[in-house]
Amino acid sequence: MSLEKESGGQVTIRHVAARAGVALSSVSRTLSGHPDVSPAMRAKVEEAVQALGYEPDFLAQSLRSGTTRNIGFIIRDIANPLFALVARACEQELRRNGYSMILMNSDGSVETESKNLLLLRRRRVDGVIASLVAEDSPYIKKTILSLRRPLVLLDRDMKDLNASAVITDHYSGVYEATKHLLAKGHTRIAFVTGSENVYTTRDRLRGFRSAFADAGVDFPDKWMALGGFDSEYAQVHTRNFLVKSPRPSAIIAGGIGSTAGALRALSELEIEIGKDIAFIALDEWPLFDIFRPRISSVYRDAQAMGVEAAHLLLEMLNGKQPSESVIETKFTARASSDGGL
Amino acid sequence: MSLEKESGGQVTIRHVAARAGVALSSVSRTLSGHPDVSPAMRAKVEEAVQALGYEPDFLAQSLRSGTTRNIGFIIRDIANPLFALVARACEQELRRNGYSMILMNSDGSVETESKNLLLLRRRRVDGVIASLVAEDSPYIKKTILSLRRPLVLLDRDMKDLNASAVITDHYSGVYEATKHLLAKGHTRIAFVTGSENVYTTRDRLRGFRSAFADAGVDFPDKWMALGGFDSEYAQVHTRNFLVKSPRPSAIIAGGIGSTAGALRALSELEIEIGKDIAFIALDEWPLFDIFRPRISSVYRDAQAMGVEAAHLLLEMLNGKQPSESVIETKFTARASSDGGL
DNA sequence: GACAATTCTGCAATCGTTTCCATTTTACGT
DNA sequence: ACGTAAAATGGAAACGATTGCAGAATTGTC
Repeated sequence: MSLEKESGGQVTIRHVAARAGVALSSVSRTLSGHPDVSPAMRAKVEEAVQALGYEPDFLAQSLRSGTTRNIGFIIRDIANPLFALVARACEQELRRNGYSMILMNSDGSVETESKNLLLLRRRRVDGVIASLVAEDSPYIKKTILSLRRPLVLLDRDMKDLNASAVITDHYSGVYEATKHLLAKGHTRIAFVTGSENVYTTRDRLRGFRSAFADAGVDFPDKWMALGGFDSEYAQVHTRNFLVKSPRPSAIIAGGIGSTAGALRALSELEIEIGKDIAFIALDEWPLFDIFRPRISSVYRDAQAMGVEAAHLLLEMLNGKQPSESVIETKFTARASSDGGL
Repeated sequence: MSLEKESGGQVTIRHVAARAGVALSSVSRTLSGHPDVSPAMRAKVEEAVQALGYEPDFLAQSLRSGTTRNIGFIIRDIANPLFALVARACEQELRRNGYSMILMNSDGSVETESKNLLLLRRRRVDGVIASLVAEDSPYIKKTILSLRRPLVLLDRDMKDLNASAVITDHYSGVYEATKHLLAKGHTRIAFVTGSENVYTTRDRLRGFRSAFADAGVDFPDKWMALGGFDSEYAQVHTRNFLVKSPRPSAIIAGGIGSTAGALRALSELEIEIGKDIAFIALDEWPLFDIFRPRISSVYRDAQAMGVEAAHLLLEMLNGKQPSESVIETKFTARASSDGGL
């Protein structure tokens, strides 16, 4: 009776024990399915639990067990539709397995990202899933090494990290896309995307280069803009390419943000896609299926990425060794790049 | 020395105390800025903290203090770009104030939503921000009442909850949009959106009705489809409206999902927006600015919603009473609805 | 130099669990 | 009926921090 008033409303295992007239430890054992519990004990405890509406406190359990069943999820920007799809699938999958997701945006900043990682460590998350801003920051690398928790990287390739990774086969998709453009007679192909300090860009670029090499066409160094995944960067640089002469006859935009920026620049200059210029997007926007003209794309299944990331993490949490999972890409030619030169 | 090995790698306040040769409590006081700490003590402790790389454990602090600095964020679907913008802004704002965000999708299910809320309670979050699936579920209402934590609702109107809310003034925007269509001579206006068990729909509908009443035009009951915010629902019902005769001369799609579905149906039937039919979207998709034809819309600032939600919650956490914050809407006529009948 | 006031320090309890260990009770074979 | 093993229970020590309280060290004052 007095117990119930004391502890500020929280019903604890003490109250249950008091009400059932048994020891704390017996309640705990009953609830956690310990074999040595008599039916009588079980009945008493269950009655008390019901009556008091007791629910174990996750916090206390975490402190005691050393495991929080919390997973940190760090991405550049949840408003990026691709990341949002990954996050959704990932959260659902983790939830099904009894884990919750702590979401953090790194806002494109290595410093924020690092702070986030440190905070997650202090919060004792059981694992982390992250799409890092950059692979080449020694600062981040140091932070990650100090994490000492299972880590799954999204589309990143870093050595000596003992991390799992969901890796996209950008190479194939971009190779096909580029080959397609070259076959149509394009040689002045602009490529607007983020910087080479992430695997994503490097693998795409590899596909791009290969296609040029295989076709025996000179690589268009001057039409590379590899500075940032944000749409502003893409918009500015696409515009720059377009106002000079000669201008590219085709554009490949790498990533959600870059595609938005490039499309804005084209729209702004009233250059008609599929007619005045060919356009291919790497990664699809949700409404691409109703855009007119239809935009050629290199597609990858973001949901699958999320599910895979969750699985890889769950496996590591079960003691398995880190591993990699590869996501396919698929190039689809549509009206935006279908016309010849 | 031996201490450092014991506790499984974790550096605790014990290690710091041992290394500095002082009591646990002194370390704690030093770190939490208690006034009664001598410079000598401070120096010793700081040295030890540096040397061992000690960081206080959030979990233990939470258990002791009763506050986790964790906020639960529940929405239907993070892949909805509007929610994603809200979530991003909200997370950033919470992070700036020392809180982390636990993200949960309710997948459009009252049951999942309820489970999520209960889990958040067990996780002892300090507060919750939620866009509920439905306002009329007694089940959810009961769950919420049992939460006993500050709550901010996103665009929901529920009584007796003692919750703050970020409320959108849909009425004005939709009223203007409808007036605009009526002025162009449209009377057969279809309205495709989610169900009336959320404030969002009700307030939009109120604007819609008002505009008809003020214009003295009969309300088009037969072209109302108020069944779901998902794109599939909107696609099916938009299609149904369009294949019958007479068909609506204008469509208003309420929400991100509904807009996608309606646009898909139109695209499918090759009905040209702005020419064959007028179209207005409530809420904007990120790429709307480059869609052709330009789509008329009722816009609201999703980022502001996120920031406001965070602020309202932080205020409640500081002991203030629940309050409401209103977000404006703005109707902009564009090519999709500009032509006359 | 003695005593009071002030500043520091450390012990121990606490937050809500789980689990080891010791003790009691039960069951069973002979 | 007795001994022993197994099952059931309770007590207490963790997990890693904070904090009230009491006592120790320092300082000041006359």
